[in-house]
Amino acid sequence: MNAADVALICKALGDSNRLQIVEMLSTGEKCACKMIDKFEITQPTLSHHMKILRECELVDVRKEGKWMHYSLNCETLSAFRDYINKLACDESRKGGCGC
Amino acid sequence: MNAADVALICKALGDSNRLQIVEMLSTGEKCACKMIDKFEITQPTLSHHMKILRECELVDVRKEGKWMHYSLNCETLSAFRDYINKLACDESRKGGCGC
DNA sequence: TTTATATATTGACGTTTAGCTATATGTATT
DNA sequence: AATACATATAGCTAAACGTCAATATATAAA
Repeated sequence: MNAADVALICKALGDSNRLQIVEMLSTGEKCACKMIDKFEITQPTLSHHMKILRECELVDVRKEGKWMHYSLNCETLSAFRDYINKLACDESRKGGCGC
Repeated sequence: MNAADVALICKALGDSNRLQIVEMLSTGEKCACKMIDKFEITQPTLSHHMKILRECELVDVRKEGKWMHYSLNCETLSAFRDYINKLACDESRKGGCGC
């Protein structure tokens, strides 16, 4: 996963509603019809958010009759986590004596 | 760290330039005057990006004379990582028999 | 005290975004 | 075939965003 992919995922997670959607999906696959109840947004807006989450491949869809079931894409989530976890933070490298 | 904080950090990392800045800082503290050379943006734009990264507390500043030294905020980065790492992805919970 | 340098702020701009309403599409039921 | 329901798309609007040029602020050097 390269920086552009990561930026895209971050942009997707940068919206509070979408972050909450991802959290909700983190507890397992959900039908759009159930998800809509939890948010104060209209159906088209939810659909729009799901499209963005699918486009960055953070979310998968499974169609069952007229229902859409969304779930987290484990592979993408895992690659994203790896990338974030590699961002090192070395306190000792800060300059200045501080003494 | 709550969802709003995480969304703010993600929004900050959702811009390619800012993500690259964070990557650069991941190798240690940097002076703004050095950072500007690595990007094709003007000085005011860099300053603007740094302000956003500071506002979500992902980045710290240290002033030394007329130079500003930026570094990652270990505490925030760590809390952010924890949050992302808690996002579970359980492939088995997806519905459908698939068999 | 003047000049040079590093950074921040202001104000303007074109673009992107989240949200809505209205409508279209697809699927199941009657 | 007609109806009902779930979801997607289109088109719009207001707000937010990334960028820049111009200018202000702060510090160091001459």
